[in-house]
Amino acid sequence: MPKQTTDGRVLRGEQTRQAILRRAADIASVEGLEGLSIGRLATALDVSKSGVFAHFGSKEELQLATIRVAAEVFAAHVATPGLEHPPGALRLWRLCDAWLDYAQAPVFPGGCFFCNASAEFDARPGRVRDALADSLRLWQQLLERTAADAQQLGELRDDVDVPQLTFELDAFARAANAVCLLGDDATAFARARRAIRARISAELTDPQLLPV
Amino acid sequence: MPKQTTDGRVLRGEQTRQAILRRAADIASVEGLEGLSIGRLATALDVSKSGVFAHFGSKEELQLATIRVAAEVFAAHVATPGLEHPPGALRLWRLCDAWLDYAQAPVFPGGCFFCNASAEFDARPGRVRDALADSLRLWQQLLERTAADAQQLGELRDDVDVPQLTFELDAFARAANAVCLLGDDATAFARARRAIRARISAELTDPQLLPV
DNA sequence: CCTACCGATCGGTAGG
DNA sequence: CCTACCGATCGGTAGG
Repeated sequence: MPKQTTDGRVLRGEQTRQAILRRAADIASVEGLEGLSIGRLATALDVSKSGVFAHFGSKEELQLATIRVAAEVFAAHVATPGLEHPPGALRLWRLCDAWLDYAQAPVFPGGCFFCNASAEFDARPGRVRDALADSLRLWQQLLERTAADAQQLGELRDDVDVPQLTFELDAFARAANAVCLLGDDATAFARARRAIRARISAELTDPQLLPV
Repeated sequence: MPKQTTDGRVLRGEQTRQAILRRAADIASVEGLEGLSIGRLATALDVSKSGVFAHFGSKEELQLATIRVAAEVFAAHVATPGLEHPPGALRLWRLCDAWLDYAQAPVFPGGCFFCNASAEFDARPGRVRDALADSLRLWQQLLERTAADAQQLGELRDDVDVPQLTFELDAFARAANAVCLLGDDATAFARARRAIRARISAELTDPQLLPV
């Protein structure tokens, strides 16, 4: 824990670090977490290579720190807005809808950061893969918890298989990101929204619970 | 068009080339098409770097040739077995099921080659991205044509939105590949199979058309 | 945070 | 197909 300085050097260092990582996440969403090189990142930020390197100590630490910042961006754009709604089926829909907004914007220039990095590292054991697997688990748990709450409130049928339902909702969202990016098909997000609404609606105890 | 030689040099050259590319596709499914380096590929095949390089002339040509071979492998494992069944709803199911078998095997050690390469290049303009976009289009057209045939035969309801249906089936398959690889969750393929069966079944004019 | 540097590896070439 | 080599860039280090 560094002592408080009067000239704000610690604070400035932290701001620089955050600026580096936000840019790193943008680059990685397009070029991949491995394609993200320290030299190119330094050039993009107009600082020296060692000026970037000194903040992290190794490329793997840079990759791990980039994942943490991307997770904060994801939380701010998807999880937090979703959780502003009260528990229930509508919150489940809003959460999925926020994910689609995040990917469609796109918040990261290469589309969903985690879709990209996960495909890159899912067959390469190591700390980067482990961190991405943790992120996936958190997202799945958020979706499942949200659906389970809606079920407990009586808004989703008792016989709904919650992990199966959330697997399917997540699948529609992922596919929209992938098809829109590679297929140059902007209708993919509309298809995903329609599919998610229909899938949730089919399990509602009261068909009026989702707004038009 | 090279003249026929008596010592089989042309034939042997072609076999070597195919062996290089099959290995290249395996490596790329794990390390990515950019992470696939000519030097590492040569070491893995126990030949010199220029021995590999001479077959392709540039890394981009190697990447494009690797995509073509991966497409042949995909066709042999998914499209061809699927098309052995007569047109109809059962063929649509068999095609999706063959895709899941291909990803689950896995035929490529890093899971579906195209899921991996597409995520890597979908935000990077160029010939590699174009080739992958063509592959996606072919797969979508195969799925849509198969579903449209089933509809024309009266096995799927007249009011089915075919591109919407096939978007959803494809989404389940992609998600199974991704979740199984990163989440270490073998149930993902079972979930995808259940989702695909249910989605097709919901649109059948005769509920008996899919076997148990 | 900088300059200057390290060995390793990259894609690609020359010449045979 | 090989050896030998090119300039560029990689991750990382030394010293300030």
